[in-house]
Amino acid sequence: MVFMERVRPFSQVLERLRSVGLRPTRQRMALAKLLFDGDDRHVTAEMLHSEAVKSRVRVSLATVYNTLHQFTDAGLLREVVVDIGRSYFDTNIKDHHHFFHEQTKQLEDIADDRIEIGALPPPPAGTEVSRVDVIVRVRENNN
Amino acid sequence: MVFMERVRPFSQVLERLRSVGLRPTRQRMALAKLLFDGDDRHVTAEMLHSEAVKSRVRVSLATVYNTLHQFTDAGLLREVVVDIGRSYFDTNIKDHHHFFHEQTKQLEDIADDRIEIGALPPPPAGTEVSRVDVIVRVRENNN
DNA sequence: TGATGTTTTTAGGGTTATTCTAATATGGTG
DNA sequence: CACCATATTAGAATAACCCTAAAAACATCA
Repeated sequence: MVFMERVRPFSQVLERLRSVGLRPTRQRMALAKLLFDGDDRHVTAEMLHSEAVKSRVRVSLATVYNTLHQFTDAGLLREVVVDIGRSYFDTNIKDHHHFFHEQTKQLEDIADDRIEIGALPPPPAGTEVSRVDVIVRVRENNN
Repeated sequence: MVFMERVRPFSQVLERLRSVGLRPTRQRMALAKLLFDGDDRHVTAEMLHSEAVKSRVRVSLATVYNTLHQFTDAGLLREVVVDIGRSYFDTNIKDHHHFFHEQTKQLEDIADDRIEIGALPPPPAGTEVSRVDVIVRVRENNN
């Protein structure tokens, strides 16, 4: 069962790319597999690149950046900004929020239904809400 | 009345620095006046630096960075991360949240009482909550 | 299948915000 | 006023990211 969850057949990644109109190139296929096979994850461009290199996928850092942005624009990823000088990309695109561990700089999902936001004030004139992010910043406690 | 709000006597800025154990140097006094005289504001290091230069305060960018971080550590400022590659410092240190305008990159306060967060899930084992940030991202709407 | 045009990838250089370093200046104290 | 700890500074270093222009891969069509 776990096996079925984890190992997605080639054709699923292919289909996913096709469905958003991205040509299934060798690099995009490989990066998509790293991202979407297995559990949800939060990656930076550098992390994904070094992971690709480790698993013998030949891809440049520039392409990793391009691909992450293309996937984000296509709605396959969500960009999360919680820390200066580093962008995280989240494979979980359902509505949800995050714990951010200030020391380890780890992001962790909070299921959407665990946080309720009461009535929001109306957005400033001329604008509409594009997204609401809740970041719960946590730090090591001294027990 | 407005006058009383806006123009704080020298000694108040001085006292504020003293109270957090920061030596009241010329640069820190000048930056504190720019930051805390008048209404609450959201500044980046570059913004504050060019403002200082304009008002003939001789201070280096490195010192602006140092000072902003010292003020933040002392609890006089709050750092807000909403956009990659740029840190905002907020002179409003009361609990509150933000609108972030994605096109103009402007931050705007939301009074704390305008947003209610229901029960938070417990933080991950070994950690405690240091802060909860709610960012309402808005964009121009096409009316 | 080969010609042709479009899209993708890439190396390498450029940019931007920020931090570091090591030398100089300043402020507080006896 | 002399001394010493603290601050400030210019300039270089860094880190993440983006751009450019050329080469490679891919798709289409005759």
